[in-house]
Amino acid sequence: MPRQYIHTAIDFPNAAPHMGHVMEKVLADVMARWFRLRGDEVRLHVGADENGIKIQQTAEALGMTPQELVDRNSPLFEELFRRLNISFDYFIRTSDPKRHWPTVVALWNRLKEGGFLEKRTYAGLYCTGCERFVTEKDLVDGLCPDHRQRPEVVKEENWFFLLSRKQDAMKKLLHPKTGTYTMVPSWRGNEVLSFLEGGLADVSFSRSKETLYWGVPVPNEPDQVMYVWCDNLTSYLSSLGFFTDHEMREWWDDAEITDVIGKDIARFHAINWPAMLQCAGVKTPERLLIHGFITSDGQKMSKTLGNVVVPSDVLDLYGVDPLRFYLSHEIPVGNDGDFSWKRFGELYDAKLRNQLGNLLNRVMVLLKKEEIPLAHTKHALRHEAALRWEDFQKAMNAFEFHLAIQAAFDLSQSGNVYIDVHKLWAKKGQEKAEELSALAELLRHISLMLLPFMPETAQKISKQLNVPYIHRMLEKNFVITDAMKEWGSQKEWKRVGEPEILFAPIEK
RNA sequence: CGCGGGGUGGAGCAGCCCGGUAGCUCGCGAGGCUCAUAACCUCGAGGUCGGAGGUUCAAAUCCUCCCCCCGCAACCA
Repeated sequence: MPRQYIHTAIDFPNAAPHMGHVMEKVLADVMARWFRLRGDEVRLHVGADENGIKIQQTAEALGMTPQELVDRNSPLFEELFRRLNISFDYFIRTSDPKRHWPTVVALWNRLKEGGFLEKRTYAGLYCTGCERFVTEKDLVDGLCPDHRQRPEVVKEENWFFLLSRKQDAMKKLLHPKTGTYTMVPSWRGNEVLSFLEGGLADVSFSRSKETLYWGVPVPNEPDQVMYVWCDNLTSYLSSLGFFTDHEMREWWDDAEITDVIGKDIARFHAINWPAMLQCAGVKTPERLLIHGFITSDGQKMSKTLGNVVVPSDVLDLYGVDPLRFYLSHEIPVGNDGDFSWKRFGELYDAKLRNQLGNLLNRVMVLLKKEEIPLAHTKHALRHEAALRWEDFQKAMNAFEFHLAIQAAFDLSQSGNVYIDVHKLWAKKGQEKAEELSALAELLRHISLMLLPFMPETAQKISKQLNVPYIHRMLEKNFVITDAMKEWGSQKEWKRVGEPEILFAPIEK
């Protein structure tokens, strides 16, 4: 049985979670659920990136300690992900000195022993007002915008990771044809590849404690703290307890590894991370799934524009599955996407209510009115179902999730057309029983396809239909077997349950 | 300057890799149905597929150049 280790980027908890965080987790979860449903063994990890200067500063501005800040914010992420039914197995926090730090320290030592770390002088612009290093980009007319003073050039001793040595190895690893680390979608990978052509520079791996105190201490160097990319990326190992006595090594060494991350950090995950792993003698991941960014009504979400969409507002109004549906259906993997309340409402009505919900309801009511028992036959619709299963699986395995969910909705469209064309409400006796049973069977297939995307909805549909495996559907070891995909395979399925409105109209 | 993405009927998007009746959702018009969450179904109006060249029997789809929008541009998560 294939083993899959999927992890998302870990989130930066200096503020509350936003829609971009949600999209990434839903994407990873759809993937994880699909792998489980096809029979793979899966672990999904998420987490919070709690160290760094920004956390330090945000905390200071709020008059609290960094620990207090992350203890307040990280649970917001974890709670939101639970509410979204993200089926994660572990939530790693990088301020956790027991779980995270030992792995990071061990990795550091390996890199150092391998000769991949080197102490150098780092020269940077330092603003005494901010008490931190600033970049050219932060400056306005060469001055710090906050303190209106010219930053001074300050030099300090830092550790550097000799990434430049790994240029050829990374080219080989990421080669679209012969490399073992695949970037999905491939056009996102092109950006990384062209960057790689430009040559790699060594990267700063530590800062002086005066600059950065909130982070993992460098072993045996009390005045140095690890810099973000050393500590952050390693969370993917520490969440498995790597290099400790409780490591779950099989989930790395004997697993297919997928990183689910955003386009902004693709480079670090495609290059820095595997380079670090190779230097430390650890296997590199198999797949990098790169998603785009999400806008709000076509514009970048920003507080000044006042167009920030708070995920919990959407959940409060529409519930979990409509949001999962929107993100999966509207935004092809890799593309930038847009969140629009208008579009959301339209889609909710057109697809979820009118197409899917209404189909279920009309079939259920027709069956229930006369208490018609199910009579499974080889029906004309079974070809349609078989074709859509092919589309569905092909799309799912290629991570073209928006096409897969479309296959499920194509089936419900076919169901609605069939009822109309054949005027099923006017049929009588055995014929009516057989025709309506076919529609129920169609809905059973639809519900299975929806399982990775809208688990609760899939279960609700199946519950109304009263399919035999209903109680196992949401369990992690539930597998969609070939038999389940076969038309009329559920011989012991004789009666449907009670009709219920699947998606109610929403008052706006 | 460079790199990546985008420019398709009123709106939002898919199709482009593997050329061959331009598709989807919403909106609009007409008709049908009445089992259903005023839901469903059918038909229709509406596009010189950013511009100009080129390849081809044939280009939204391949090649070249140009214009416009967005992001990145190296340590910033």
